[in-house]
Amino acid sequence: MEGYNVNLSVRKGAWTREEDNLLRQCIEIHGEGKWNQVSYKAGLNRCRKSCRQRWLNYLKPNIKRGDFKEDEVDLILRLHRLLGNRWSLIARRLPGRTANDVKNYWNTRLGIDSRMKTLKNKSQETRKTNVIRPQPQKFIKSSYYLSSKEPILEHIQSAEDLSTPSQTSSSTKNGNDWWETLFEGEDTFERAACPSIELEEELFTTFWFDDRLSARSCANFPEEGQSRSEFSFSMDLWNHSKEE
DNA sequence: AAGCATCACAACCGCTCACCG
DNA sequence: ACGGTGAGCGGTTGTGATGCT
Repeated sequence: MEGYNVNLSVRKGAWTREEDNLLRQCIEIHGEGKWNQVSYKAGLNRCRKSCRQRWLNYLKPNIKRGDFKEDEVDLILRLHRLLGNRWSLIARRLPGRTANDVKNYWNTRLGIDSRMKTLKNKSQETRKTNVIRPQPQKFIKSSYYLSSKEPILEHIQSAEDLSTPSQTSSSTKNGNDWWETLFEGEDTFERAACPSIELEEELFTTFWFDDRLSARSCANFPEEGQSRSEFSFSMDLWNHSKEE
């Protein structure tokens, strides 16, 4: 990797132990973020992207290394079917795994498997696998879902729940599955064109609503220790499906 | 043992978006 | 409204490790 180093002004290629230590120490002192300053503060001759990536993919505490377990692989497959190549979103549902890990795992193993299956299935003219994308919704200001600070669900489904969607234990609102009532009634909001819904779509509806509805990501699942209100989703992905 | 092919993964790069003045 | 900057994401590449002939 040393030969990789072409640009004399900024170091590239594999990180050394010393560099790792410098970066770790710097972030312990100053915290994450401000990546453009990290390099200078740590005394590293690396670009901000390199620093950020090294920290997020390798040095950050609690990063899980080693082979993916069966349930993790199952979850990746399910989420990929729903989200496509949105590795960061998928990785958020896999504690200790990074987007890069998931992406690499998919590209080196799962991707090949699924391509093989796709080729096999094509000859049998199987049904097209649609990436399920939620549809645009119109919220009115008085909507319960927007005005309430309380989360809609009593809890977020665990990874185990996600791996067995048909058995998910959903909390209810007024005795009904919340997603069934979510789209009912104009006093709440109007539902735009409703596509055929596959079973896994319930995963998409297992969201906490940020009162601002401003996050760019489709679904930012709250992490451990994060409050439910910090979870957010936006209409970006919704709109995206319309453009296609 | 040597050479080649393939795999796994760390790292780079380009692009997009949010934010701010 | 617009341009500059920072941050994040996904695609791609480079390289060491491993397996195979």
